[in-house]
Amino acid sequence: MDMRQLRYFQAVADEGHMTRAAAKLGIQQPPLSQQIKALEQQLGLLLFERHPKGVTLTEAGRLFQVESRKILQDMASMEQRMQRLSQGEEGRVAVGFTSSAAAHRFTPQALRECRRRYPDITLSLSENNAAEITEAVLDQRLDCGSTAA
Amino acid sequence: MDMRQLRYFQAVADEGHMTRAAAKLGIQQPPLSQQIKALEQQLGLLLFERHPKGVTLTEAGRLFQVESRKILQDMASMEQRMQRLSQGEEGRVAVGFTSSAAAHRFTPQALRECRRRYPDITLSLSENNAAEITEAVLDQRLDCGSTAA
DNA sequence: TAAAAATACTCCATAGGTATTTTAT
DNA sequence: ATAAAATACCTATGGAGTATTTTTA
Repeated sequence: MDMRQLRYFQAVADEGHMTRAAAKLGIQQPPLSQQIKALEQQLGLLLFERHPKGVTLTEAGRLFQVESRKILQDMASMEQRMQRLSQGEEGRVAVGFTSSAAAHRFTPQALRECRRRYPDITLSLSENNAAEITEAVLDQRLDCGSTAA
Repeated sequence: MDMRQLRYFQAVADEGHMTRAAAKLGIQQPPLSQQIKALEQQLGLLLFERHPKGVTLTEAGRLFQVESRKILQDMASMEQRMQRLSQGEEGRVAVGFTSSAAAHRFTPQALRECRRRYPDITLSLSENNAAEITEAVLDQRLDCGSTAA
């Protein structure tokens, strides 16, 4: 079973019409018919009843529709989430700072600004001396600059 | 994004080793490396860190693992459910019976036996005269024999 | 009889295989 | 130096296209 088969099935179920569904999918009617047939054979049951002016879901088809829609949605939301992660709009940024007075004065509003612009970025803060921060960066326990710059 | 890519990713994540994962999947190491690389490029981020004795998940990879495992499980359970449906171990059977004394004497234990053997079959009962039952069968509102025979 | 779907075939994109090179400790 | 992954290249399976036939109300 394949994501493509689920997308194709969903299109046919939505349209109730192989030819229109094929057009919507940007392919021709014969390969769509073939994929639907292959899917039905793999499942060992019919998903659609064929009528002279289109197709309708069988009882098994209606069950399959419910399940497959959920999987397609989950897949889409995962893709979207990974997209946000790759764009640096979501994720975790570790920030180290020294105990100097300057840091305490300037970081709070910088962090607030960061939170405002990138609400899905988790900030991990740690206070260290300069040597420890350098070491942490080299060990990659501490991000050296955000990817969401 | 494709089910195959999810299966391949999951195998590599489980094994922590491309070559062993490839063997487990029944393919060779190079095409597996290619698929993983293609997946990473599609997502625009790295899922694995490469080490001289294997690979480990990146932070993004761990997130992807959680999501993709769920999708793979949902897909598997859907396949299993459709399998049961095609085997006639699950589904709905409509049974019509006439008001004759014989029917009332014999059907109850037959139905109990059916329930015992096929607990996931839903029985829809309706009492009609013979003509109505015939009509219902012809209209396919009433199943004529169970597929779970 | 007139639509829509199913077949029969052809072509091509790409998944997978083989041989080799590169990488990282 | 060694084990594992990456790259280069080739092969072949099967997804998609075109033309045609079959189905069904």
